[in-house]
Parts: sequence; structure tokens; C-alpha cells
Amino acid sequence: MVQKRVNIRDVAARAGVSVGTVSRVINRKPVSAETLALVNRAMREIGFTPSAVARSMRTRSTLAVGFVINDISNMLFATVAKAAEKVLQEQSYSLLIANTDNDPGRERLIIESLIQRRVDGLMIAVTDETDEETRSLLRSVDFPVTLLDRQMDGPFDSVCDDHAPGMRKAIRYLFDLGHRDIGLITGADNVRPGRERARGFREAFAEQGLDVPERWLRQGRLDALYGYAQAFEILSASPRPTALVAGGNQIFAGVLRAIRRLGLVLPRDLSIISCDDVDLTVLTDPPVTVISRNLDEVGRVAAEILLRRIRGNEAGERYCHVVPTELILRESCAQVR
Amino acid sequence: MVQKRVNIRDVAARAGVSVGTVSRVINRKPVSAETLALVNRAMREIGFTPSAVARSMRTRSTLAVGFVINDISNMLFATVAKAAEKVLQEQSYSLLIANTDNDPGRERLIIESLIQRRVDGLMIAVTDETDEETRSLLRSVDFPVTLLDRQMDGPFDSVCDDHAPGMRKAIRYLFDLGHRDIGLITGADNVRPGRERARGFREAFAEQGLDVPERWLRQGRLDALYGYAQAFEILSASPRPTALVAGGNQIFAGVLRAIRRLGLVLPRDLSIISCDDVDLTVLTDPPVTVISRNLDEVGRVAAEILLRRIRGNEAGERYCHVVPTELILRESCAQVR
DNA sequence: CGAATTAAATGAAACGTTTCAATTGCGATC
DNA sequence: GATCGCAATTGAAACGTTTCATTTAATTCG
Repeated sequence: MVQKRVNIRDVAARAGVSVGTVSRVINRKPVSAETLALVNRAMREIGFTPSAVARSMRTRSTLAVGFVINDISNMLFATVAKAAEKVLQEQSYSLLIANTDNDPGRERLIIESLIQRRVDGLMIAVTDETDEETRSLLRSVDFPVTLLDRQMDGPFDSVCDDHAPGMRKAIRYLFDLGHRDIGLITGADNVRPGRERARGFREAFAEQGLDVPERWLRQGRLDALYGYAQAFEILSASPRPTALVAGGNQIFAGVLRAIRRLGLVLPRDLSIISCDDVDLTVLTDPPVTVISRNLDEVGRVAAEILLRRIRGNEAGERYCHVVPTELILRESCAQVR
Repeated sequence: MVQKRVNIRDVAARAGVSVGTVSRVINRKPVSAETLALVNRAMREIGFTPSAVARSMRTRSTLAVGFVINDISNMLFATVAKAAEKVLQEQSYSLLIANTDNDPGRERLIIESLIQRRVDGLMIAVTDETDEETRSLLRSVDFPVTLLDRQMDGPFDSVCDDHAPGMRKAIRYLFDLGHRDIGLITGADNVRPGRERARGFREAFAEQGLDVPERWLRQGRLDALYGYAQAFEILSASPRPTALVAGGNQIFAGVLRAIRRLGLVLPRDLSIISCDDVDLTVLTDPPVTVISRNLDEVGRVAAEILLRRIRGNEAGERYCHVVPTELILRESCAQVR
């Protein structure tokens, strides 16, 4: 039925050597020149491809790492995955990418599947840092785990963005332009980006001895729908804030929709700052000031840390690499009149 | 050193049954109620997780399929991958996603790695349909292959978008508004979307008995840089075309940059149509008319076809599922004065 | 020339499952 | 009481590698 795949034994027979020798050839271990030629010819002639499955079985290493993300349709994911994949591919690791769609149940199933698949490591942006089930599941695994812009108690490395200082810088910039009534729409406290952005927001006001405008601080989800709904509400108020920060690139898309809907003109009617330097922020009119971060570095460093952990099998202390943010000034903010 | 993982034999010993019985429990095959309880308890107590590697070794099925894409940072990819993953996950298949970055060499390495990993199937958007090496590599594999919006001779199924008719509709619409000098920037002929869009473009003119404005038909790459460069050149000409079609969502980002740079006002100075209904086209000012396609369907159907092929092992004729496009009218096109 | 050393190749065991032919136990039937 | 039928379980083989203790062959040295 299924035509038998040729295996290392077939190659050995054909080349007139032992399987051990063929194995050595496959793994580029020293063999005599003539044997090498013999074996290589045999492999070519019968069309042999070594089975990574069998190899994994024997070596107990799959050369695969999981990459679990809570929202694959957020375009920022691509940058991180790409950078990570580049590092890993060089060492012949493959990426097993899975999308949880912000569903903790699905997240657990995915992690369990990766455990069964015996991945050598895992990079993950969990859906909810406070989810006890996920946390204990992750603590129980016997391969290294690197968190992507997340913080959780446990034996995990992490690579995080410096959201809070970035947000402080942004708010200070608005202060300098004379703004005091400033809104922020971002994710909830159970996930690092939302939490840190809100923290930076609060700290900026505290630094100036100002009250935090709590009614304009909205922490819910990081998606466009939430951004739209909250922005619409905030901007329909009267008086409305003079500036609004979109704490997330998808939130920004929603905010922009609300602005268009309400017919507000930027930056005359409202000053806007967003997070992450995506096409939309540059190409909208006017171009939007953003708190930018280096996602390439996140992916690269996360992969490097993970690899080191896999290699070294070091039980040493945990890294928490923090990637700086940068405020990119454009034309979406105006002096308050 | 590496603490021994518990295996099915340990479970069997603990439960006082044979390994065959434990296997039956794992695979939900009928066993007596008491044995079931016994085995389940043993598994829980010693923390057993079956090894997918060993299972694959024995069953010769990995429950994994490759998903190879030429540009992971194109956000459209996410939609397709997500839809495909959803279908596959339900049948406990995992997705092995890899990015070729439009590099045929890397593409080959990736395919070879997937062959070694013994994936059960492959979905792929090849970098270059005319690349003979890739083609023969793909023909040689012994698992089913589904092409994503690509056409190649060989035993492959495919799921394609209906680019040409979509483009014809778009051009006819521009004709109706009085445009005759129309530009198109899109990908080269060696990849289906570029080829088909150009074909639709030509056909639309032919239908009306008009000459194709070859000097304004640019086929190169599908990225933003190319879009920018070509748009800048076309729009700097004098006289310039009255309408321009961006044949690709990333090209559109480049085109928009050029438009901003040249200070053109839409749709007064120029009418614009783009492909694919992404945030940028809706949220830019004015919102842009687009040729939209259902990427969710592409991913879903591709996965379904692949699964059927994997299951049925049918050597039957090849499918080529075509997903329709739709012209979504917005405010970026004006009557020519 | 025999012994010692080195290099190259061998072949069996192990990795953790599934599968399937064979075995066991037990109540029903003659 | 022997036989049959059936359900449940057993246990060994197989999947395709790597590894490592041995064996074999070739070379060097006293």
C-alpha cells in the first residue's frame, strides 16, 4: 500500500557497509574517503532522506521549538516570528507556530500538544499572566520556556519591551505641549503591555504632581473593536480630552475609525499618540507620533536566549532582557490653545 | 543526567497491566472499566505524557503539516494561516510554519527539512512558479501538496483567488468614470497574483478595443519599496495617468507614500484602486476602493482539501478551487473631468 | 618479525510507541 | 464435564535512527 520508505539499512546494504557507517556519513563524522563516496552514491541512487522522527526518537531532541502567540493576526507577530525563525533556522531548528486566539483553554491544549511533540523549547506570549492553570502547566514542562513580553513567576526567561518608560516619555511630551486632559486606551492588567502602559501613564502624572484622569484611562482589550468603542465614548464626551493615546497598534486602528466617524480633524481637534510604528501610523494623514519598539530584537534575543538554554541546559538564573522603546515624533500632536 | 522520562512501560508496571493495554487506553480503544481506571490513575500518579515522536515513528504519521510562505510579514498571511490552523487543529494536526523570504534557496532548504520531518502534507505559496528545482523537489515528495494562490504543473491541488476577473471589474469601473490612462503596479509573471492581475488589466482594455497602456503597466515585485519606486516614477511623469491600480496590499503602502510625497490629493488629482481590504485602505483618507478577496476561505479550503487528500490517500484528479474577488467601492475614484 | 598502536568499520541495543497474533479466563452450551 | 465462543489482555516485533563496546585492518616501532 504505502510504498516502503527507504531507510538507512537499505543504504547500508546497497553500499556494502554497516548501518553505523551510514549513520556516521549522515552526521558528517569522519569516515574514509572511499566509504564516504560509496555511501553518498548509494543514498543518491535509492533516494534516501533520513527521518527526523527516528532521529528524534533516539536522540531525544526534536530540533523544534514552539512559538505560541495569543493573536496571530496582529501584524507585529510576524516581525517577531521572522526574527526568531532566522536565528533558529541557522541552527536547523524549526518553528511550530500556534495561535491561541486569546482563549486560555485553547492555549492549554496547544501547550499540551507541544509537550507531547517533545519540542526542545517554547516561546510564548500567554493570553493571561494571572491564569493559574496555564502557569502551573508551564512550570511543569521539562524544556526551557521564554516569555514574549510577559511576566510570570516561575523558571522562565523573558524578553520584554520597555513600555512604561516609553509611555512616560509620551505623556511628558504631551505635557510640554500643554495637554493635561489626556486619555489612554489599552489592554487590561493581566497582560504586560496593558499593565505597563497604564503604569507609565499614571507615573507620568504623579511625577508632575497631577491627578491621574481616571475616567479617561480605559483598560480592557488590545483589539480594534475595543479601541473603537472606547474612543468613540471618550471623544463624544464634552468636554473631551485634548489628547488621546492608543495603547496598542490594533487599538489605534479602532481609534482612527472613531475619529473619522466623529469627523475630528487631527491635530487641530485632538492630539494623538499610538504605539508601534506600523504602516498605518506613517501613512495616515497626518502621520502619527508613536512609541516604537524594536520587535526584531525581541524575536532575535528571545530565540538566542532559548537556544542557549537548550544547549547549555543551564539551570542558572533567569534572564529578563528589556528592549527599549523610542518616541518618534510626527505631526499628530499640537500645542493646546 | 537528563532525568529519564516516564514511558508507557512505567505506566504498565505501575498499573500492573501490559504495555498493549496502556496503549489501548491512550488511544481510547475499549478496555474494561476497572482497567481503564487503574491505568488512568497510574498515568496521573507518575505524570505520563505519551510521546508523539514515538507514536509517529510507529504509525508513520506525524499529524503535522507544513505551511510555507514566501513572505510572512505580509499581513494577509495571518488570515490564511489562522483559518487553516483552525481546521487542522480540530483534527489534531499541527502547523509547521516557515518563511522563505522570497529566497528560492531557502525555500528548498525548508522543503527538504519538512521532508525529513515527515510532515503529512504541505501548503505552500512558492516564491517562483517557474523555478525548476523547486518544482521537481515538490514533485518528488510523497505527501500531498496544496498550492496557495499558485499554479504549477504537477500532482498538486490548489486554492486560488480570482484575480483577473477582479481586475477586469476594477478597470471597467474606471472606464465608466471616464478614465483611459490607467496604471498598474504589480508582481512579475512568475507568480500567480502578479500574472493574473496583469492579464485582467490587459483583457479589460482588449474588451473595449483600447490599446493597453504598456508604459504604465509595471510588473516587478509585490513589496512596498517597489510600489513606492514605480508609483513615484509614474506619477512624476507628465502627463501622468488619471488612475492607478496598486496590485497588492504592500504595493499600495508604497504607492500611498509616493502620493503623499508628491502632494497629490485623492481623488481630485488621481483615482486609486488597491487590492485586499486591509486597515490601511479603509482608514486612509479618502477610503480606498479595493478588489477584495476572502482569505479566510483560502486558508480553510486549502486545509480541507489537504486533509481529505491525507485521509483518503486518493490519487484522484487535482482540485483547483477558485475563490471569487469582489470590488468594494469607496471614495478614492472620481469621474475624470 | 612480533607486538603495540591507531584508524576504520561493525553490529547489537536502545529510544517509546502501536499492532497483531496468541493466550487467558469465564460463562454458556451440548 | 468437556467444548465452544467471546471479550479482555498479553507480549513480542517493528518503526528508523544513534551510540558504543568490539572487532578488524593497517601501520609503526623496537
